[in-house]
Amino acid sequence: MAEKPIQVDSTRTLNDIPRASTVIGSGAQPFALDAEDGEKLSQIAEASPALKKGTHLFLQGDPFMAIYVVRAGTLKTYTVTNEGEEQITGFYFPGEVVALGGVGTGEHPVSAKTLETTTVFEYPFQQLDSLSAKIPQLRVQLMNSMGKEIRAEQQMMLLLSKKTAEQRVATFLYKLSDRFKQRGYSATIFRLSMSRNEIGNYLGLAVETVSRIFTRFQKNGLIATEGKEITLVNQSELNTLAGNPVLTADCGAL
Amino acid sequence: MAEKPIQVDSTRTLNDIPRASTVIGSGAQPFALDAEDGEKLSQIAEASPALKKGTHLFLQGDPFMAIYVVRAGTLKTYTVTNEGEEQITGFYFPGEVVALGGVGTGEHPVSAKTLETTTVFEYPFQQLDSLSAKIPQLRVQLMNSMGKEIRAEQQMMLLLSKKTAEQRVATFLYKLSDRFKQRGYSATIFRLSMSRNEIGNYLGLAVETVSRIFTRFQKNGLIATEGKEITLVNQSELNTLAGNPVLTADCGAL
DNA sequence: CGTCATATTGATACACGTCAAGGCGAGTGG
DNA sequence: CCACTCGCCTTGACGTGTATCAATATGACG
Repeated sequence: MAEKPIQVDSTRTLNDIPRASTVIGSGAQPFALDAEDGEKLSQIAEASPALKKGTHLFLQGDPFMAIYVVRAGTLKTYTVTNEGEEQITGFYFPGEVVALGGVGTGEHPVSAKTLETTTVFEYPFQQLDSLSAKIPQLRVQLMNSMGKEIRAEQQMMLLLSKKTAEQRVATFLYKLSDRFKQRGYSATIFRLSMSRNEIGNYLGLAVETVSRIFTRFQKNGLIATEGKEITLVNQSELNTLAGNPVLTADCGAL
Repeated sequence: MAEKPIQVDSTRTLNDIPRASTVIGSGAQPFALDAEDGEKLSQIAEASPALKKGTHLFLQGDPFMAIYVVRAGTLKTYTVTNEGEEQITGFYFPGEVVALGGVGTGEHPVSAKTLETTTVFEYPFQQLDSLSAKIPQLRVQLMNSMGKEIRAEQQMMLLLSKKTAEQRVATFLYKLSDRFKQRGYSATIFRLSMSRNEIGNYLGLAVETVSRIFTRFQKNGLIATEGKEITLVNQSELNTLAGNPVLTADCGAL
């Protein structure tokens, strides 16, 4: 059981899975514990091999057995309607926890697919749960991750039902920037691992609309793009467009 | 501390709070435990007085101290954009858990307001967490509730970005029906405790659109309305419109 | 260097929002 | 018991943001 390798795409099964040797990741760590508890945690974690672009980590309807933490690369999760339409529910970067929507149900409510070559840590949920009884910190962090997911989705609901196309794209770029910054990467220049199509799908927009807004933002000097590379030229203006509170240096007065 | 009454609307403070004497609720219980553990749980729960319509249970930005379970009545949760626009993120009926989005953050990410006279149980989160270390079942149920919230929101994202106005309303009615049925109430005739305006807000539609669709559904013999009372006349057709899989009696063959 | 997915750009259509005007029902007070 | 008021709901006319359709352009990859 402990030696069960991670299976992907219902075809792939690799055997040579290294154990997680360190506490997960180097950036924003979802599960950061002291040395002793970290050791217990890494005992139950399994590191995946490099999953190449387009690989499914799990499919909607698959039995829910584990949650995952992205180690490197990017994942998207999505649901499909009965008409076969796909709705992307989230993008996941290194250090972020995937599959929390499956907690409390027998099966995964979404599919998870890599957007580029990606590696993850797998945490069998049963073991994670019993371990969380002994390690209060782990329990707290696990619930924090779930709370974070809930808040992110609430923000998406707001975006999808109240914001204009322009505000959606601005918000998207701003939040990406923020997440990269938190991980110690550049907040102003980064690579979009997802296609325009996927951005549109996620934001509830047609591809064409996303494309038009990207060009408009470029003309207005807000951003500069070169394929999937993007540079945020005027961050504060972008932030304003996104409809976020303006974070000036001093705003404590009132 | 244990005697602290629930405060509401930043004006209301009642003293005569009864302790939760039984395991919560009678319908779908989010926290159902055996007698002994149930006793421990009710030790930390506090029952609110009857909160009249329009009362805030907590406001966005309030310190996150506790989660709540609806005992009777209805609540809505909502966020506000910087432009002051309100987005309803959920409706909560008896037995359902409110405020889970606050877990892992210092403050409530949404406001919670009663839609009618409502009573709730309050569970101080700190105590709930430490209790969940001793009672594995409670820990599981707490996380299940969070997982459920995540899934509900993912479904809302799909609705908001992919479904037509008609599909949204049909989905809304269908899901309400389902929730009432689960609680042992009629699945075909019930009272909408929220206004048309609130329905529209929740579904990302203008009030007028909701109203028009309600009348259209009536003309087509799908529903019958009489103010806030609603009867689902043709459930299966409504279900089809909602874009849900058709649940015929026998669908096990293939 | 061809092939195919992805991206851009333009022209057109439509679902739904917005604006405006009653209508209906529930309280409230005379 | 009626008249008044005030929210909420309904219905109609109209405008618009964004989807859709269509035609290249661009880039990735073998």
